[in-house]
Amino acid sequence: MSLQDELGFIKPIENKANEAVLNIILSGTLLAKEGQRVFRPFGLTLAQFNVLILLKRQSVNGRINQTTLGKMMLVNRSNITGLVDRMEESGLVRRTDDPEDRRVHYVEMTDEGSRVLEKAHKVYYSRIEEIMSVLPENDRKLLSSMLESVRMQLRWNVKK
Amino acid sequence: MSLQDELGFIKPIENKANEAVLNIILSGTLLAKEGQRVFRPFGLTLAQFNVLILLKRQSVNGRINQTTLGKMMLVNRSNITGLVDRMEESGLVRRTDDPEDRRVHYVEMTDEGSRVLEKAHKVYYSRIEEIMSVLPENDRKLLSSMLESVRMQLRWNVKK
DNA sequence: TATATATAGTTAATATATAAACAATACATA
DNA sequence: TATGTATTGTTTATATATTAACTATATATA
Repeated sequence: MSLQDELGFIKPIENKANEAVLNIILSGTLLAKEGQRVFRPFGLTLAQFNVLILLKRQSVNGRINQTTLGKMMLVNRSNITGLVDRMEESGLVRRTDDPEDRRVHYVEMTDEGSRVLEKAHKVYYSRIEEIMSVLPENDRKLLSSMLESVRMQLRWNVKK
Repeated sequence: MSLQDELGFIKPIENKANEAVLNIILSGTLLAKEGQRVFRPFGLTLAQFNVLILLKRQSVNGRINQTTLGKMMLVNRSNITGLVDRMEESGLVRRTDDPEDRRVHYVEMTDEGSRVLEKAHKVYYSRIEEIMSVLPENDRKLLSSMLESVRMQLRWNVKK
């Protein structure tokens, strides 16, 4: 099924480079939407799941400060304020202070957050496994390396 | 540069399927952000550009109704209301009625919309060309077909 | 014809994202 | 030490997205 059919376009997509870009953006969007769908029954959004999994897998001493969280999630740090606010309200994480640097607020998982993550994690990973199983190991590597070179090109001449 | 380095992770990504999914979502996100960056000087957002380019390239008689626009952009139709409101306010599009079906509102480009699109279009497409030039024609096709099969798998067992 | 069902668009509540401006704090260097 | 600069988190204004509920209209069928 072509991109054209998937989107209900009545004419072909004019430009090959554009078609490739649409293909990538569309695939990312659909995978993100699938994440939202899977996490919903657990009372989590995709962004909230990402915070929890980062706290579990990428933290030092179980905590990450807000700016670092933003960098890991590729979002502006101003976004983290509200995200952590909401997660604090639903009891998934807590904020703690850094005694060495009074500007810094660390984010830590609560026991409740840990329990929810455990359940959501299992369901999500098996779903992902199911989806990606359509590509053999070799293709997955190839796909990843192609996407990586696109991202490098993206970074190459944009001095952010 | 690995995904791990790009995101500033301090440990490897645990699961191969998850790594592939992250790779796709991340690439889509970065390309979308690059779109936002490119369109900004023209007073357009990515979503607004998409409306304009759809009106130019995928319309019948230069108009598309709001529900169809939503389907083409893979967003809920409720989202289109505000998007078109804002674009109407900035003079890029107008709403017209369907005399045959009083529920339907068509969206049409204004001359101003057409002028802005023309300019933004050129800059964006040359930027995209530049980015995707990193992949030879053959790889682009391969990438697209792999992403397509992932999306088919996604659709396969989710009865929306 | 009358009634049930479907469709188009809107609204409201909520979540996520951005950029810009700000306060508090830390750091670097003259 | 004093001053300038950088960093952390927050706030505000704005844009985009979702779902659910609603109105208006169209269509299908009993």
